[in-house]
Amino acid sequence: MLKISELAAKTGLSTHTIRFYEKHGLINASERSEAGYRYYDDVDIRRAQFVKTARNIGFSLDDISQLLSIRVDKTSHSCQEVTDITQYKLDEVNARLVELQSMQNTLEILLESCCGGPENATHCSIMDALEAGDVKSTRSAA
Amino acid sequence: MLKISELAAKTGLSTHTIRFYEKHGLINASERSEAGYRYYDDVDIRRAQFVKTARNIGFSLDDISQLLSIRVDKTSHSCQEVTDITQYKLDEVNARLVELQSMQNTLEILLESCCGGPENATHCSIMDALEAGDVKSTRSAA
DNA sequence: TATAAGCTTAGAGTTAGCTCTAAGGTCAAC
DNA sequence: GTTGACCTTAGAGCTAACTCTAAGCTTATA
Repeated sequence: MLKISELAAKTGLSTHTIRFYEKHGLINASERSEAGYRYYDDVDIRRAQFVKTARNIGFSLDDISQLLSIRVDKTSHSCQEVTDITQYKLDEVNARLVELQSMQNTLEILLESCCGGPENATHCSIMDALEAGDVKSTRSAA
Repeated sequence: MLKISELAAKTGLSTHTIRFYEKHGLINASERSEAGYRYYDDVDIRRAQFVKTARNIGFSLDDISQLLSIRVDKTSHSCQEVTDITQYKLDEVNARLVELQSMQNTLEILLESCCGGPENATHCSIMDALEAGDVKSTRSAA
């Protein structure tokens, strides 16, 4: 049985984050001491590590909630439910990649167009492009 | 001279956002009617469009503040200042791209590993991988 | 002249995921 | 027995960029 700081050390989460995840139903201490100290058993620890792993991949806390509810009763859930969550996440990531690549492209073009030197910015071609608005729109959402 | 809703129509910003930008010093109505209505002249309009363009590219409001302070007095600022801001943004974008590409890669591998069928999730290889933690860590920040 | 559309302000709410604080109780070591 | 590290809670604060609300003027149209 680990105390919260030990679980923190083991998972790389902070104690604050562990309590925060508990508040949101992601992890849980299956025991408490008389004084109220949280104690985590092996099942708790594996669950916390699962959350950390999923978080590292980029799943949101909501995604992870869904994955966890599958995890606690795998026989009642299908592989398809799991792939649906994963595919949805991949779609999100791909959409954001498209946006960022467009931003990257625009910024690179701007940088190539400007001397970047100590001359004053009166004829700066980056400023000119921003003035003229002749740059691709890359953002659909932040 | 445009009223706020007309500026909104012209720039694609909402009236809420225009007031919000004003509160943050990005744009400004150079005149007010007796009743307090905002009126925007050509200079105001061009500034608002500059902000919108920069925002579309992905610059933050803080970045845009800096660009605007260069814009109002170009002779006191160098091209290098402009390229510095742009390069910094590009570095940010590139860093995020690396993260997202790693996420994309991990998610694709997970999806390939799983049948995605109606079978129950007892032997789901995505769940197994998340359990085992044998996936790359892709996140340094959200 | 009445109604509706549009404008004003200050300020609260939203999203996601933490991060920190205050005030106090617990525990192990010296 | 006292220091100091660690634990508890509720709740506030943070970031970024909006987004919305309420309460009340103003203006244009019919």
